[in-house]
Amino acid sequence: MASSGGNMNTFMNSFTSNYSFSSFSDLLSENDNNNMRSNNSSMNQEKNSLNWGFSDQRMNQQNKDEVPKFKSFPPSSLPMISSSSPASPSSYLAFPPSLSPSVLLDSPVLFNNSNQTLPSPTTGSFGNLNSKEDNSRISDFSFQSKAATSSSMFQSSAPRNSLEDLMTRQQHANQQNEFSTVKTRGVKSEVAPIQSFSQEKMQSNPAPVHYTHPSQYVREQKAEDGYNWRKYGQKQVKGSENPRSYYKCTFPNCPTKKKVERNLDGHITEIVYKGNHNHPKPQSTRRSSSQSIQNLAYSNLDITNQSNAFLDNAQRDSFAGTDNSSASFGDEDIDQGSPISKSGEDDGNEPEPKRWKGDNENEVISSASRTVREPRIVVQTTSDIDILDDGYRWRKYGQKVVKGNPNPRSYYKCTFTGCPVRKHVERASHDLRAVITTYEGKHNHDVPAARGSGSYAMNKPPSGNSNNSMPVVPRPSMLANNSNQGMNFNDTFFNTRVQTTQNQPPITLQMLQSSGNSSYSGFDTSSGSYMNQMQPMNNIKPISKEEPKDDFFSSFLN
DNA sequence: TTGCTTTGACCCTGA
DNA sequence: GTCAGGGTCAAAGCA
Repeated sequence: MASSGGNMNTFMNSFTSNYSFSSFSDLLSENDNNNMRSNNSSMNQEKNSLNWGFSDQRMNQQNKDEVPKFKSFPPSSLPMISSSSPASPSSYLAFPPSLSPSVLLDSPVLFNNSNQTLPSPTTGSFGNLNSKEDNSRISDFSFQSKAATSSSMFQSSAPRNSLEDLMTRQQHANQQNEFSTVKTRGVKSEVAPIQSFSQEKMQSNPAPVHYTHPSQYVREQKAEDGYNWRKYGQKQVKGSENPRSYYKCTFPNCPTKKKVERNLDGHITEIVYKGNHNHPKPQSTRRSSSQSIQNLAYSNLDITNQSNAFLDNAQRDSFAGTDNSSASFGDEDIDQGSPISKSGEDDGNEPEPKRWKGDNENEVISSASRTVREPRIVVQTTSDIDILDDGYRWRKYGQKVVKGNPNPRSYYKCTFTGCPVRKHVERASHDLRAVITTYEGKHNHDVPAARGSGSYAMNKPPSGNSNNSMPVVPRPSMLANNSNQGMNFNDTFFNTRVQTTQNQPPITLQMLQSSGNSSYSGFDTSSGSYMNQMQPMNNIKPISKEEPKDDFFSSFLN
């Protein structure tokens, strides 16, 4: 570990000496910036598998001959450019031409195992492996081997700067020249909100890309997640000056929809996903689809298409940081507070995420801040009723900071009538990336069916398992994460879940993914195996043990 | 011709 | 029952 740490320091020193990063939002903004420019140059990127899906301004300068002509990306309303924000100390983020945040976000390297291709957080899209050549190269994707050496250093029990991790890993990978087989898409990151508010960096960009027409921005953005969306409506929502656009997935019979709210400048202020894609990413003529990669990944994991849909949800869930947590990237690596309060009250401009009426189980809300001073991303689940994580509907009924953990503990109860089950969720005090979910009681009912959606049901464990058995839906990460040596990008954002008092443990992606990185979980799971984390309850130190026995529950439950 | 966006009208739901 | 607001439809237009 020591030597690994040394390696990391070496990497970081080397890295940061050349590139400065100060916040993840900067990273993302650069991603956005890059992607915006890269959209138009995607064809070039298609030809150049090493382009990583961006054209950095530095690259532009260095390779002016290859600089895409941006005339088709007319100016003015490009969100990120219009900032009048004061330059923040973190404004100057530069990426080497070989380092793209989109890669950081999308590359399977960022997931537990480099040869696993897990979908990206918000929409289920997979990383940017281009299928044809890359399919064959997946096995050549050798970062894992190096990562295996270095991964231990990422597993420090102490919370580390996730960006630093990413940078380090990326740098490591670059040094190893092992990402060359991974090609990012020439489109925007699928984490849509990420792209919408990184203004500071854009402002400092000497070669800004402008959109003159919002619709062009929309057009570019529609492919951000790899799925094809058809806009079917736009509405001016009362009480908000921001128009809301409605999109459907164009895949036949795919129920997935999303609504995107933008401010007048075209910034995305909110994205709400509804439903699951019941199909792989479509093949695209513009870029080779990740579908084959996706299929390959699923195939390797022996995962059915059914779990594909699950994964869609699960990975959203993961990215959202289940259990009413939020993944927020601003000056803080992790948003510890209430997602609503954090996302909605930060500067008064940030809209409070809303729930897509009537279908909260499948929605993912991405609230992109318009804030200039501290751009942040919040991708979160619903707050009041959260059924994303384990299939049950939960209603938040309280929150409390308990002794020994400065992080608030979010209390939920199952909304099923007469069901006594409760759970509380909190981030581990010693590792903010770990989320501890403690269950109390047993469900006396089946997993509730989704409202108006059949897709959700298949994401749920069979009803018969609601009480005493683990869900049996094959969870990709469960199968995939068989190593504690892989890259654990997920652990940067995703929760670790430790069930403690109930026999019906929710097996979450986070949990599974983090199972390979026990130190992130904050629990003494010496092995990274899934089963070790799913060991019988009595083998796990009950979290509730830490909880002072007070009348807190009773104060809520009457 | 195809696929997409635009946009006004209609429908649904909840207060 | 009425109304307001959000969500959806579908015709028209555009590229």
